[in-house]
Amino acid sequence: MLNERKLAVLRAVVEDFVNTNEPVGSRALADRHPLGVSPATIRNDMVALEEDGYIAQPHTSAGRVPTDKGYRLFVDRLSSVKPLSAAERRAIESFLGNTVDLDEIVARTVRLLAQLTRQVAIVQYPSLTRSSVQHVELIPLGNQRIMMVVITDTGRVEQRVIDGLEAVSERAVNDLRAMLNRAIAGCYLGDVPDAVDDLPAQVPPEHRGIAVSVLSVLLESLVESHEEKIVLAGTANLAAVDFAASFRDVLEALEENMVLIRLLGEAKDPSMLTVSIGEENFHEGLRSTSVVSADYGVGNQSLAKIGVVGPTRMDYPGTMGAVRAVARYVGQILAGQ
Amino acid sequence: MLNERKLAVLRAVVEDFVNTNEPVGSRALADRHPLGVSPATIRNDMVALEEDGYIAQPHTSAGRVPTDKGYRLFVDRLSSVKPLSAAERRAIESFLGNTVDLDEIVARTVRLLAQLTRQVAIVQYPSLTRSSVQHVELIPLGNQRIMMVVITDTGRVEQRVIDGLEAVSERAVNDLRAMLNRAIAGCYLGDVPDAVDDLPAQVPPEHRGIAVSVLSVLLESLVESHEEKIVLAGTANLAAVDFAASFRDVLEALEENMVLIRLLGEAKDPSMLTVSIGEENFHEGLRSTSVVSADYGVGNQSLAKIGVVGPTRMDYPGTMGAVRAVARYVGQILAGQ
DNA sequence: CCTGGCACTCCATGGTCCACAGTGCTAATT
DNA sequence: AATTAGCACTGTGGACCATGGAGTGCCAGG
Repeated sequence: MLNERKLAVLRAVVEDFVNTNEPVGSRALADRHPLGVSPATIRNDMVALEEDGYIAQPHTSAGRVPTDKGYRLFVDRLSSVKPLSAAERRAIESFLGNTVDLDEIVARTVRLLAQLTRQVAIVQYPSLTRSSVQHVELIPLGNQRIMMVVITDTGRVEQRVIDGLEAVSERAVNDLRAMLNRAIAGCYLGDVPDAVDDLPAQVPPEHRGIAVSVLSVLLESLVESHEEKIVLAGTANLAAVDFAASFRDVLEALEENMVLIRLLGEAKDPSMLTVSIGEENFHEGLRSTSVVSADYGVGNQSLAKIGVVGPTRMDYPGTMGAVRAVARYVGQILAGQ
Repeated sequence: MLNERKLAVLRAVVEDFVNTNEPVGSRALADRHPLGVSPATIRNDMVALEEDGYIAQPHTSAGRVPTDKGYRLFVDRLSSVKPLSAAERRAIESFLGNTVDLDEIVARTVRLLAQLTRQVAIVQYPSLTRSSVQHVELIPLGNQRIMMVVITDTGRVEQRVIDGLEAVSERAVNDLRAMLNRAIAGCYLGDVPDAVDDLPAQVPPEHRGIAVSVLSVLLESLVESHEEKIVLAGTANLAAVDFAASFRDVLEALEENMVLIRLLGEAKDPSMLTVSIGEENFHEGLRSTSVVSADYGVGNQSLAKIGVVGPTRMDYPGTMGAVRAVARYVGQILAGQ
């Protein structure tokens, strides 16, 4: 069905439309691309492409516009990730170079990515699984409540409040804290569940209830905190785009943390670039956007994801290049710690 | 100059314009408000109001629109803060009721405020001055770096990385940590500087350099962290408004944390509602917005600020009511801890 | 299979016109 | 002196229309 030239035409349509944001016609195509055939031939190819659903006309006597299916084919088979320019690579280095604080790294990364792509950037905090416990602190808050703070060796801090406890003495908390630290300090987070398995048995019966509550919150926080924290930047870049959907919907979707998490979570191939185009997105408000996401991590251990949200008519090769480059660089920085 | 009736006319103009977003004419005013005079008289008043700069015409033969100066007068003398409806108060309670975790409180507060006002809400994390130190943790990270984590009794956690140190032994860090905790555990943050004053003298000379570095970062973090953290919600509500300024500018301004901090910082009367209207705002991009902000705190100690950003043509009484109510409620919740 | 030619379609642009909302002014009224 | 009715005047926005142009689909010839 789709011979070489038709694919070339599709590629040209996508590229031109991304550039100009206007339906592209056969003449313009023949002029700007070395297809070696006349507009009439291109027209014939376009009819075929349209029949197969890769492009569409806004109305008769307008040029063609790629459909989601067209973008999909373009991304899968017609384009390659575009390496960054030297200037862009310098920008990454000067932006992220010698940053140490985790919050700072994440904050800068997300701004950098937004700036490079001129779109909305999303960065997820690195997962905790690879970290080990440095210290657990228990803080009695009064009112039968305790705050638990877990500090990891990578410098991330998790805090949780445990409440609905029976009255609890200062002494009991101290004992429990000491015991807890003895049990799990130095532990990888993944190993914590095993490490605390027999703790309740060591606690004097009158405090066992508290110990159990604390432990259950601890375990729960280890699970949840994986993907909890997400940062966003560059929403102002949305203003430049005109969406099919009201762009209020887009903003609303981006304000929902759960949506963002799921958005990044959709990435199928770990350690690969994933692109989700238009209607492929699960969320109503994002049906006229595309999401480019990638894993980042240390070695081949994936820690979390980063991504970019933009209009379906985005510069896929360039965006993918930026996302990949930033992901790699962040991985390096985290590894250097 | 401005007799009672002219003020009433101004008030009516503001109210109608806020409702309809269309220039309001003399006839419409006479119809909808019990001013007791004819449109012609209102016209005369309007001329006076226009001469004094309180209202303006987009063009001849259009109705009048309030100027920033007009809104200012309206806010200062012609309106009163509107108490929330019972439903709204219930909403606040069910939204914030029995929330314990500080992050959770702040996150919910900002969403609540955005929802109540249908505008962009800003909430600043409570200042640390009133808190006391629960525990200080020092974590050697390797590479001559140490992470410091300060846990306060209100459950807030501050972390900082100290680097550029000479090589440092595990042992030395342990000693320093113990010493530090002995010195400042239980201290109010405001008292920390005094409490650590003579610490370096107690440290063995070979580790004094490290101790000094750690202390200086500690002191610095106490100063900075006051106003550092700010949360935003409801940007999607901006989409419904049409700004004079491109609303990309507004979004851009709101992405700058420093701008937000300064925006809230402008509040002059502590423990009072502050309104900054249009051109009064220091930031370019926010010249067509207004900011309503308030302190919140426990007792009469102000801890931080919350605020709302919206178009100059906002419902000031309603917005002010919401901001004040939420500020008070958050104060209560924090006090209950 | 490609291409030039041609008739056709639809949109975007710009012009004209008109109704409307609202004004400012004047003269009359209270 | 303040208010009001009446009236002429004026931008704006919408409706309507004509026009040019971009782009198509199709056909017939190479």
